[in-house]
Amino acid sequence: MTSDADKALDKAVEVLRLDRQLCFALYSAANRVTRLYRPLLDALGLTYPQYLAMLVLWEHSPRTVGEMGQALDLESSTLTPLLKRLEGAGLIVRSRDPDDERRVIISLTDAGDAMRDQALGVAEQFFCKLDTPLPELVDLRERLKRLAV
Amino acid sequence: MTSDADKALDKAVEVLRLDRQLCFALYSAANRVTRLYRPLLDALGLTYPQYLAMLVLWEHSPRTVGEMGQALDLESSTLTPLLKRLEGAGLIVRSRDPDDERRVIISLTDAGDAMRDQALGVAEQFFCKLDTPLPELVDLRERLKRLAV
DNA sequence: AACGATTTAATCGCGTACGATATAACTTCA
DNA sequence: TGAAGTTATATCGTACGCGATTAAATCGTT
Repeated sequence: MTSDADKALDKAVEVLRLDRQLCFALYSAANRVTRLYRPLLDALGLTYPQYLAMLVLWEHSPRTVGEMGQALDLESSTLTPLLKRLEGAGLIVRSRDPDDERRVIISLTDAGDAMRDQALGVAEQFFCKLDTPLPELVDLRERLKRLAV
Repeated sequence: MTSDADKALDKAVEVLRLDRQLCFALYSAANRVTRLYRPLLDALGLTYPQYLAMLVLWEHSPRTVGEMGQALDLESSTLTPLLKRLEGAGLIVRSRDPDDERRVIISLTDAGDAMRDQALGVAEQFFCKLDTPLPELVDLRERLKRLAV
């Protein structure tokens, strides 16, 4: 016969199995994708989060730090150092908004704008590396967007 | 009329839109989930990656650093400092394998083992926070496992 | 036995993430 | 108008994540 304590332990063992955890599948997939991007982005001298920041700016520049934080769901404590590095790389310029000196405006430089074409190549190479049908990727993307919003 | 350069730009703008990027959906969802776990794990004094390491050990202890790295898909450069912190917290013990002095064996302490029950509560609270039907979560999990393996 | 190759962890440096806090600029409203 | 409240970034400390490198132990082959 099995005690209540044993049954509770069995339940814990089952529920907590790593392969049952959505959180781990997500964490692990995110790490894998970052690793997959790394060699592609090395050619541009960008890290993966820096690439995401550039995506935001290629969509629309200039943007304030706050707007970028909202788009990327990141705090200023993460963005500020990242943007300083992009500025150091000559891809963006940071300047105070004359209309509201609290705001910092991020603008693409010509070099930053020119990198867009190479980025297109990166996106295509990444798609090839994934080797997954596009509909499956689109479906996964939309499910992820809905998660924990 | 539209020039070839304009068409190429239009294509780049479309393809590179942030909301079209699986990579960003994944990155962002992973960050959100970590943030969602944080207040729950604060009660246990664990970070999110530390919680994942404990999940591995609750499944089966002792394990070598290498086995844990394989389970979690992490390098020793990530795991070693993390495990030292868990040891500092009294949840695990690190010891060299007498049969092969290269290996380091990670064992749960009684305190580490006892934390399993609280972890079960965390997993349940997280599920409530997500507020998503279980089948949807299972489906998402399996899709994530298949991605970029 | 012995020496080169391999395996296992650890160390180091860099770049995130983020909570807590600080600081400066704007807004409100008494 | 001026003090209190709010907002927009920046700074700091902690903890990852990983590539590159190192150090030690083991293995394979002769």
